[in-house]
Amino acid sequence: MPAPPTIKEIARRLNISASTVSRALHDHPSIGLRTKMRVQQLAAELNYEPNQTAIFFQQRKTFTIGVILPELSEAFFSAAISGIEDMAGRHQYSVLMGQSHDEEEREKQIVNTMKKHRVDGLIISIAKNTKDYTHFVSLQQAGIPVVFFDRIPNLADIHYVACDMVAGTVQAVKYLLGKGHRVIGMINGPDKLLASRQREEGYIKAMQKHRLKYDPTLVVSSDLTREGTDKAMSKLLSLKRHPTAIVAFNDYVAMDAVQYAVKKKYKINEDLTFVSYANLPISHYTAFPPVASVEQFPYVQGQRATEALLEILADPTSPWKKVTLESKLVIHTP
Amino acid sequence: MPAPPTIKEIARRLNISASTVSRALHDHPSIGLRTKMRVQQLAAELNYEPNQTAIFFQQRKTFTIGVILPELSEAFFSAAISGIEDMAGRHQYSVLMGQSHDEEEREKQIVNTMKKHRVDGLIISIAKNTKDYTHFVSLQQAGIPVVFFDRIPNLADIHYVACDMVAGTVQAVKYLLGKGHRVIGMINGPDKLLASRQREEGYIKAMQKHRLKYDPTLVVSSDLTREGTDKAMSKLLSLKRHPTAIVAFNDYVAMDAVQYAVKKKYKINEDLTFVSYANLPISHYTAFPPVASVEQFPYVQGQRATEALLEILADPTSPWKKVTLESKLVIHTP
DNA sequence: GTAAAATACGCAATCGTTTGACCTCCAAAA
DNA sequence: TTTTGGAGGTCAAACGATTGCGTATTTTAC
Repeated sequence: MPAPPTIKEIARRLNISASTVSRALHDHPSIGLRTKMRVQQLAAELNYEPNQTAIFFQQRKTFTIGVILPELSEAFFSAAISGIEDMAGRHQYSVLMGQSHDEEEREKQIVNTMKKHRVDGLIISIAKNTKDYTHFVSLQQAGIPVVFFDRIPNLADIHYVACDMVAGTVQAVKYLLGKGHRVIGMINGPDKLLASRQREEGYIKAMQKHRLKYDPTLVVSSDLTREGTDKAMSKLLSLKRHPTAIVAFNDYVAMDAVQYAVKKKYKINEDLTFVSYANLPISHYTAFPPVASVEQFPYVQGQRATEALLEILADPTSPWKKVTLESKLVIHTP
Repeated sequence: MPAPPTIKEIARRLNISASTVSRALHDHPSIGLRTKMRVQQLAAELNYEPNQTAIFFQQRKTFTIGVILPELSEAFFSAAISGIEDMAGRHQYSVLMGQSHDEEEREKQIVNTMKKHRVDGLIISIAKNTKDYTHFVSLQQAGIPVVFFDRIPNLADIHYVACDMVAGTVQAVKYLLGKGHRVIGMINGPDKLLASRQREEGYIKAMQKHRLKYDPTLVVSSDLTREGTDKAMSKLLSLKRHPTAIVAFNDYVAMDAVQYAVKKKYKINEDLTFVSYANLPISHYTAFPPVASVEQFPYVQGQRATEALLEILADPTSPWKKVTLESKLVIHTP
């Protein structure tokens, strides 16, 4: 492990000053052609590579963006990361990763690490348990821009990229109505989630557009565990006007619900039709895949978030970015 | 964005030297208690945070490990990353991410970026298309240790962590033999993959242990596309001694194979039983999940790779780490 | 032939922190 | 009274690259 060659070393060997070497390597106009050549050749010979850590330090810029997500192994987030990394790489930025495991403490710790690393900016999807936002405020004070992503805090002045579930839900319900279903159930997620509220809003909107009255008993909520979903299903199926179609909060819920229905001897796609929200790339391999699902484009969201951040970095005076992608119903041709 | 406070600033305000401040903050014994207190208090007040970029530069160490994987959004790799990030975080290391998309060019480019970033070490799963290993050699020359992971190059002196498929395959075949199957097919992957060769080896081994003769026509290979798998299935099912059980290269192949068999009116789990290798956390939601699958523990592999790398960083003279995890058959209770 | 302008380069400071090598008291030992 | 010596600091260099400014040498213009 011989010490890597530095500009100084090149300067010494060529009997010129370090500044000349630096400028020569940058093709600065004030350096003569001869010298440029000599420098560049020697640099190539020595396999010279600029020490980025020195440059980062000197330029006060790291060309690194931090990404903090709840769980790297979840399909939704890993697709998002992929989008982030691709877009960042395309602009010569690197990506520093952290996962909060949905814990506030860990999230704060990662924010701190990222701050110390002097990342140029951050993309964050906040942890479920995070109630206190002071760590985000501290980032703002430090002048580090943050683009929130998917799970966004309830604050006014922030940049964010998210996916609006309303449109997709409207399409989903309309689709079912078009197929003749008149009693449509919904298994929603926890009420406090924005995502849940949007789903319900979409549901109501679609009903209203079709001049059907909104029956609140048809919208039940699950805590997203298998048991929660089973309970939700039992509630729905025991209604006197019981649904012939169900919109499930996500693919996991849908799969659990399907299994429950099967156990109860319902014929899927005859007695009971399912529509879901896409989390899993392969839900169509399942026994009874939903007939359609609302796609959230995590990869694209990741890209957009990165784009937004890069724009902010390029122009720090840029106004608050509030990017909303529309979810979209994808019909699964069998 | 007021310039963040520095050691110099603290020194100036307290009318002491920067070195004293530095030592005070590090609890150096040669600084008096009074001064230490004053420094630490002011530091807290000003919200002082050491500039890591300066420290990285000065210490020639970044406490960052680079991770290069083919595809961040694949379940196997995203689970691995999760393990890597967890283990790294536990040791105050950060993780710089890159995905090669299985392209040699991109891989080289990322290696270069990582080198410039002066990551302390790397964890790499090489791209499918990579034939030329010079970029890895250059890392070695630069004194940056690399732990290869899962997809390891065919080189002698390297560190690696991988999962041996032999043991799991032996178990899988034995399991099927135990269930009374005597004609067991295998849909393998491309021959050049180590993973394929290990599967075949396991298959043969299990047969030999049961004193059954190895019939090579029962082992066919797929290029892992749907069409490839269909062809493989057709080959297997048209044999005169046709198999009652099939070991599939992975869950995707298994799912395709199952769909093919269903189309051909085979009764899954009666006429034909499947065992697979786990890529997908949720394959048991599918219509006909494999009765068992060989688990590769990507999360654990990620952890192990990180552990290995950290040990190497702590002791650069450490010998070549060659960690092999054993795959293991997991039986799916229906 | 001389002034002005262009060309090609060197000097030195700077970024923030760390660290080995001094320095300066003051008290206790000789 | 002169040493020692420890406690508590200070100084300055170093890490590697960048950059504003100054300057020597050459070229051009008149």
